[in-house]
Amino acid sequence: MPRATIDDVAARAGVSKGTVSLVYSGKRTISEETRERVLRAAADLDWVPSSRARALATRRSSTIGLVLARDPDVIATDTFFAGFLAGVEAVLSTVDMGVLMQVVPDHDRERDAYRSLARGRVDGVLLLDLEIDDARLDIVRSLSLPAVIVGAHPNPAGLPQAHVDDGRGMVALLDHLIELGHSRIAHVSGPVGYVHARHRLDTFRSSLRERGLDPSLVVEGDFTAQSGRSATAELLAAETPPTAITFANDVMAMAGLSYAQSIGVAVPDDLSVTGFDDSELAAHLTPSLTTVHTDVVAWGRRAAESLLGHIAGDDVADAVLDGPHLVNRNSTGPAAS
Amino acid sequence: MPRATIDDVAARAGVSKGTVSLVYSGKRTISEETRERVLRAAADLDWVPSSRARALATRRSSTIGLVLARDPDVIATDTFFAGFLAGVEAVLSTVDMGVLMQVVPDHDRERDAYRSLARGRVDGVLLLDLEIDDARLDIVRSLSLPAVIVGAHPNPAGLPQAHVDDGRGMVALLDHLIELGHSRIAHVSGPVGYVHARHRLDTFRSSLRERGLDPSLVVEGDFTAQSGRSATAELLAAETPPTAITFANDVMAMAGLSYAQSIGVAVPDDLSVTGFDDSELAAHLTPSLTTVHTDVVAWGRRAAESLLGHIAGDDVADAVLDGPHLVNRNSTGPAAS
DNA sequence: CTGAAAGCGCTTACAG
DNA sequence: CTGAAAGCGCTTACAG
Repeated sequence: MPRATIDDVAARAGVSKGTVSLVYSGKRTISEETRERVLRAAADLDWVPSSRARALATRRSSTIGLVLARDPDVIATDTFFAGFLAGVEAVLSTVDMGVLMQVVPDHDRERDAYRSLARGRVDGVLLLDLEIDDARLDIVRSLSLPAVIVGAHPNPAGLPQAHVDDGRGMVALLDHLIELGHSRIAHVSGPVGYVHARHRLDTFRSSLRERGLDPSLVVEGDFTAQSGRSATAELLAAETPPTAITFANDVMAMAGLSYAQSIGVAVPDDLSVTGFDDSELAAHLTPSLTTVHTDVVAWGRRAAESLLGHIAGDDVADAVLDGPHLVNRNSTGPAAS
Repeated sequence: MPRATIDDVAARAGVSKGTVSLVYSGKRTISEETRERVLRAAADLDWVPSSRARALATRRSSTIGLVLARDPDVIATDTFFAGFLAGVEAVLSTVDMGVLMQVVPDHDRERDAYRSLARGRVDGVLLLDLEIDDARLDIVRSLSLPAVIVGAHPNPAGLPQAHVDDGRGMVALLDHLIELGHSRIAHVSGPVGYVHARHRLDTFRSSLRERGLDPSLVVEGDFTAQSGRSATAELLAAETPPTAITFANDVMAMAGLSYAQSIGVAVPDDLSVTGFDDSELAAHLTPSLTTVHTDVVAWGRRAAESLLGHIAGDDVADAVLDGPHLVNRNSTGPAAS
């Protein structure tokens, strides 16, 4: 059977289709009696309003976009994403909106993806993994696509942003290590083209410098276990290796920790190790991983709220979230003397 | 400025809007000259066709749906998902389609999610994590929503399916362990309400039984590191503990392996451990994890192709993918005698 | 090869 | 409190 339309419902309820529409949108008071007749007719005909027709009439698609230009392997090890998305959905579902996701292999396809979204598929987008001089800022501007940046750093772009200051996490980690007596501390960063990775690295350097410590023990990783392992190998092969390594995510830290153990470097006795993310696994390795925790679900919620406000035309202020907070576990200990 | 519409383009090119439409859809031969005029007019006006209007006119939304009813923590540790999605997108992007994702906290919201999708937001859905007597089978049927099951098991439902036989992975693992001389082999399963977890477990039991080995060493986990750890603790506390444990995913295996080491059980000397998934981290722990690998990107591709065929009304056959294949690493070794 | 027009199924001023 | 009608911006038979 062909699906019922608003006309069928209106006819059966003996009202105009405008009235049927109003019953559902609640934009006008409808007499209780009419309301009930309409609802019954809709139920009888098993009718639900078509979101396609509604989208055209309202010029709203009730969808937001999320484009990921990352290697699936990196996304897979990313503990941030799923929780973040759950937070986003929690907000969107209250207003019956959805999120359109796209995973693209490179920046060319990324550009195409935004173009396609801007044809009216979405009402706005969330920008993740901002890069230095990110081309997407121009893209969304030229497409007049409402956008909110999901940042882990101070706002660089003049767009609304929902952010957590990763620098605070880095400082918390360094405070912790310095308190334990460490003075040769290294950092394995993420790709420094990312604003967040760069920000963690910059904070690492400036914090150490402020305290008169050597800020030069840095190796760039790419968030994969593979890179965590090789960066650790490089650092430990030095003449005077660090007594502590801070990694820019948990996965690299777990791989690095494991590598250290495999060559007979005891953690935390000979080497302290810290992660960044607080992934579920991190708590259950031996030793468990000292890291930094952020409420990513709340982050997703705030980002979604900002974007909805921005779409509605509100003047949205940057949302600043709490954290990241230190999670002190067993991979860090007093510096070997 | 208000965005240009097809009427503006038609006027500027001096043709009817039907012709403009046909230039883009390629459904009719258009003279090269007209074509160029239209394209230039569109470029001048910075026009792109509205997908909202197209969706209404064609009764197609060019979107497929994906609903995840899982704890974000579990999704986060799921190495399957990102690669799978990348495969799906690779196929969809060639036909300019997208995927609408929804993460819901429970089965009630899941039902709502499908209902909302069925209002014309998507043309079809992919069903992940099928459960025994899964309510979604009835839901999609009653909503006339084209659906394809992403399965790790023989087809239980009469819907088209793209599947990998996880049972083969389990058999490969057991063959490997038995060859190494193990005879007390345990399994830490996923939630047995899931068809795939149940299928791995059933295969585990029947395979051991066939070879005259004890199939009763089973603990149910939930795919989290926490559960891997506690299940391992339970198994190792037995009077005659197993000499090998097969875990239903890598995360539980990594946590279990780590726990064993922490109580002085050497891996693989005292205990062999296997995972399931081949996550990136698994290769970089010490010891590296013996596990089973599936090409999840290809899986995503095949699932998307099946769904597109199904939406188009084709009679799609089940897609059976290769694997899972054994990845023999260092967490397995000869049984201690 | 091209045009005129109906139609997709809603929403929303405008009138009463 | 409700109705009639225009409009959202495309696609697609139908005609020529």
